[in-house]
Amino acid sequence: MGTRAQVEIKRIVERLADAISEHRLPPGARLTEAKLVEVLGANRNHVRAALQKLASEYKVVTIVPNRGACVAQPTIKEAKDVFAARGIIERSIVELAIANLTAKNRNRLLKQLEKEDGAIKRGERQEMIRESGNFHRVLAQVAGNEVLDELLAGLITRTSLIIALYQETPNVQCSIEEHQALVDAILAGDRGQAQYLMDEHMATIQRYLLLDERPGEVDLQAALSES
Amino acid sequence: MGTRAQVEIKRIVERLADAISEHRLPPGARLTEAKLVEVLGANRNHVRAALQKLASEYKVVTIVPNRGACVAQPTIKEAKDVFAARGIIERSIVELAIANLTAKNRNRLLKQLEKEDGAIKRGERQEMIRESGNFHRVLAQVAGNEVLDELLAGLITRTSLIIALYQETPNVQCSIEEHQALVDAILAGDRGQAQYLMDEHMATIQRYLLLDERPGEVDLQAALSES
DNA sequence: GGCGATAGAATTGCTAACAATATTTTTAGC
DNA sequence: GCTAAAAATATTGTTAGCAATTCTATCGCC
Repeated sequence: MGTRAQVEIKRIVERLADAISEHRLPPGARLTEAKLVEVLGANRNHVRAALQKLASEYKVVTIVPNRGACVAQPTIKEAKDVFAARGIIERSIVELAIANLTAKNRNRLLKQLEKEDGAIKRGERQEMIRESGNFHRVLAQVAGNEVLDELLAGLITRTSLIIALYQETPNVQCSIEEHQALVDAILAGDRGQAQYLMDEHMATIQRYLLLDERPGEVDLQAALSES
Repeated sequence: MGTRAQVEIKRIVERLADAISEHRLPPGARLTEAKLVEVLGANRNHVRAALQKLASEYKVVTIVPNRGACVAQPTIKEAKDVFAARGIIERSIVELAIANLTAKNRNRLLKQLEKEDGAIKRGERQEMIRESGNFHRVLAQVAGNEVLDELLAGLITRTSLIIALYQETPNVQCSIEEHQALVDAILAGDRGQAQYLMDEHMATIQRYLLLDERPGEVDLQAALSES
């Protein structure tokens, strides 16, 4: 496909993915092609291609034939699988990052922490969400494995959507303190501690989620039979 | 997108991915839209969409604007990253598979081994390649994490392409003996041994690859200056 | 008044024709 | 005979319009 279209589709994908990640587009929100064309100032074909990609690659959009697209509502099983997969990748990224520490990489990590800190101090909620996600991307880039970085990028987006869907309190996703401690352990080269902190970090995020029961797909008969 | 188109695109993607995995389409092979339309009996739009997907999602196709698509030729860095990522995921899948062992799952693993064995005895080269890849998919399904399964599926396809590009001797990708030993360890619930065998299995595959120098991007001047 | 059917509107899905770009072949000039 | 420009061909990229489907609102009937 033409380089122009490619770039345009990527733009739309990122706009939508960001909006979903930052909880501006809630799970279940309808994504009408015509509306997106209007809002994004884009070609309908490009919008369609972007929606396809968000559905088949990132899984943050659901497309029902002849009925259009909407922001996905992952099942609890899927949510758990995503977190498990992400945990596995994050864990190995920590290990690689420690093995791959250079002066430049140390700097990148510290700079990222500063960015997050700045966002918090300024009270910019959406910037906070974005930067706390970026932290994990930076870590992946420090690790130096582009494939893992890409896989993680997808899982982070999915994670954000899951948080929007299942969080019990409207809190932010990652705490800066945990990121700080993690960087300390990485810079100190303490692999065991760093991996422990990452595991805990992932567990903390999940702890604030309601992944025990299943709200969707309720059995109406059972739910109403005793009313 | 319509369910019909979706299915059709998937069909084309799978046909092409299989052909690449099984080394019927060599790295660098041109994929002309018109030819594919003719050979696959498909609509050009569907072919285009499939090529897009193979390029952006699976990374086994390279699309040059206004020049069309061809089978990708991953760099050595990319090849190494893919193997590293796959190793990490395979390792964790082994662990999950052991934790998730049921009678049904035991059966699936044994059945898969039989299939591979049958293919070898029958001497069907392409079936051998396919089934030895399927082994890893079955293992992932036994592990029960669909997200990991999907991530692995992509990495297996990419691995196959890398093997086609960098193998020094035209051998098959996985040895049935190693699969056999791996299943034994898993069925015995021996996590340490199973993970060790999986690590070794991945290392064995890489050992037959030429990932030390870099053939692509040759410096013509240097190469020919003394001739 | 509630339920179901039918017509209209909105939305998505598909296709085919046209435009832009790259590659190959031909032709003219040296 | 070789080089380089120019036409011809082949291939990809883009768009607009039509077709199919679903949703919504109105109307008739029980």
